[in-house]
Amino acid sequence: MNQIVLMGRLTRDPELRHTQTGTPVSSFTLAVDRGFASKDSGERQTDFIDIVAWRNTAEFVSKYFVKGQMAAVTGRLQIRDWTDKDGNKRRSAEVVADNVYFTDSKKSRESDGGGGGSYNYSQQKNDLPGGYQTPVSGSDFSELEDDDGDLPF
Amino acid sequence: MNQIVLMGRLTRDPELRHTQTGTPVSSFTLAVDRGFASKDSGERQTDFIDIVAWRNTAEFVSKYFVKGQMAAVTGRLQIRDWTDKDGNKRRSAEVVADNVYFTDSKKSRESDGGGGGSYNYSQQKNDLPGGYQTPVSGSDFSELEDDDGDLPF
Amino acid sequence: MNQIVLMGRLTRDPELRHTQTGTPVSSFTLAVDRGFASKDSGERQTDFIDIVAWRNTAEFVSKYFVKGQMAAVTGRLQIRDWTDKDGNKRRSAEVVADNVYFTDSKKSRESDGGGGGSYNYSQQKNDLPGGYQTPVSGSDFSELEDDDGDLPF
Amino acid sequence: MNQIVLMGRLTRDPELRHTQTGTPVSSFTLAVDRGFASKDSGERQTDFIDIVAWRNTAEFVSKYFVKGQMAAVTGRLQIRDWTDKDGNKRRSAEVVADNVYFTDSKKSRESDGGGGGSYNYSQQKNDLPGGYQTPVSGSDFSELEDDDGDLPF
DNA sequence: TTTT
DNA sequence: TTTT
Repeated sequence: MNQIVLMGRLTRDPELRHTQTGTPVSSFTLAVDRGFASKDSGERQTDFIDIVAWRNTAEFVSKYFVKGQMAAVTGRLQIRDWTDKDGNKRRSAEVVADNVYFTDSKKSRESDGGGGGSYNYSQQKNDLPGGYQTPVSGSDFSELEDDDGDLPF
Repeated sequence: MNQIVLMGRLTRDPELRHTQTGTPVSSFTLAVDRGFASKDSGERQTDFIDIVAWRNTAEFVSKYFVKGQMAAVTGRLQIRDWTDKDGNKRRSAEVVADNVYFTDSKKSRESDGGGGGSYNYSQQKNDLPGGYQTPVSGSDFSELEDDDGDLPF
Repeated sequence: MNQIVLMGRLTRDPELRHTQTGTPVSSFTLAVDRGFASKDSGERQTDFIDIVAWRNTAEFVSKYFVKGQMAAVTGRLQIRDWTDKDGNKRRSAEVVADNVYFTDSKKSRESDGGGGGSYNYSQQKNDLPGGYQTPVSGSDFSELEDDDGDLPF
Repeated sequence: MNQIVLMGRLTRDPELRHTQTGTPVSSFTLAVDRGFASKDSGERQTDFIDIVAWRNTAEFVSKYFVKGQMAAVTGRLQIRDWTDKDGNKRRSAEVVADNVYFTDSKKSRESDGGGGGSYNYSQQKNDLPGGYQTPVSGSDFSELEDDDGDLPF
C-alpha cells in the first residue's frame, strides 16, 4: 500500500509528452506548504513535489491546469535511486497521480451555468467544456462501481 | 489505522457547542460529490458526510467556515450503532476531523497582505486575522516535529 | 475527493453475490480499533465498518479472506440516508473498496514458493495459487501506469 | 495537505538518535512493493522509502520494530533539494511519520492472552510489555478527542 | 536495501 | 520553483 494525498499550487505549466508508443504523460511540480512549521520565525516552508500523470489524467491536467493554480492530487510515491553519468548518486522522488482535482469553488462543480466566471485567465488554461458534464477531476480509471441499479444486497 | 480525506462543501454553518467540562465541539456536514458516477444519466450523486471537530479545530472551523464554502478535511471514520427510544436501530456515521483546510487560492495562504479580497461575504464568515500568521488549516495538534535545527542525521 | 484507508479484522466471511447483470459484489465488515481511545479505562473501542467490493476485488476478497483475518482496505466512504418500510429513518454507511491488501508477513509477498506455510487454516481461506504471481492485493483496476519502458522525460 | 500511508517491510533496524536538545529521532527504510507493476515480466518493483519519526513515535519504533518486520506508516512527504560539498545536486525525500502500526495479527491486538506467541525472535525486537495495554501503534500525539462522556449533541 |  |  502506497497512497498519498497532496494539495498545493503548480509551480509551472504541466508538460505533456508522449511515449514512443503514444501514451500521454504529463509532469508538473506542486508547491505544498508545511502547515505550521516554524510559525514563530514567520517563514513558511514548502515542499516542491514532482508529479507525473498518465493517459487520461495526463491530458486532463494539461488541458485544465496552469502554473500558479491550486490542485489536489491523489496517487502514490515512487522513489528511484540511480547513478548519473558522472558517477553521482541521484534520487528521483515523484508522485504518480491517480487523480487530479480542482480545489476552488468555481470549478469544483458541475455545470458552471455560464455567467459565473471572472477567472483570471492567467490562472486558468482553457474554458471548461460547456454543454456537457464538467469534470471535477481527471482520472485514469473509468467509473467501475455501481453500474447496476439492482443490487444483490 | 483509520484515515480519511474529504473535499467538499459545507451544507450548513458549523455548530459550535461545549461539553460539560468546557471542551469545544463543532459539527457540520460536507457535501462530497462522487466523481464520475452516473455520468451518462447526467445526474450527480453526492454523499452528505457529518463531520465533528474538537478543541482548536472546532474553534477554527466555527470561526472561518460557513455554509456553502469548500473545505478539505482529514480525520477518521467513526461508526456507532444504537437503538433509539422507539426501539429502532439507528446508525451514526461521522468523521472526526484532525484538520480542516481552506481549498481556495485566496485563503490557502499565509499573510493576506491587505487588499486582497472581493470575497462573497455569504461565502466567508470572518475576515482573516490581519497582522498575524493566517492559519491555512486548523488542527488539534501543535507542531511537534522539527523543533530542532540541529539534526542528528 | 473521498479517500479512506482502513486496517482491521474481518468480523465475518465475505459474502459474494452477483447483480442481475452478473457483476460480482462482495461485502464484509471490518473491525477497526480506535488507537488509544479510553486507554485509562482499559476498554478498547472499535468501529465496525461495512465494506463493499466490486468485480475483481469482490472475487479476490471472497477467495482469499475469511472471518478473523486482518486486512487493509483503500476506498471511499459512501453514505445513504433512506426511510424503511415502517417509515423509520435509516442510514447506511459503507466503504466502497478500491483495493484490499493482506497485512501479514507471509502473504504480503509474491511467489510463496511452496513450503512456507503454517497458516492456521481457520485464518486463511484458500491456498494461494502456486506457480503464478500471487497477488498482494485485489484491485478493480488493471495496472495502467508505466506500461512503457521508454519514458519521454 | 500532505498525507501519506505506506505499508512495507523494514530494510534495517531503526536507528535512534537524539538532537542536541535531547529530542529522540528514529530513522529507518521501508521496502514498499508496487502492486501489479510489471506483472508480466515477473519481476517485482519496490520503492525504498526513508522514514523519520520523532519523540514518542521514535522511541516506539526503535523499541518494537526490527529489520525485516512489516509496518504500516502514516505521515507526510518531505522533499529537500540541496547541493553537496562537491557541488552535486542532491535530493532527499523522506516521510515524517505520524504513526507507525503493527500489521500482523499477533501484535495488532491488545492483550495477547498468553498462549499466542511463536514469534520469530529475529523478527521481533522486544517482548511487548505485559500487564498493560499493548500499543497497536506509536504516535506522537496523545489522544485528544472524546475525552468527555457527555456530548453536547 | 526487505521478505519467504 | 508556487501564491497574494
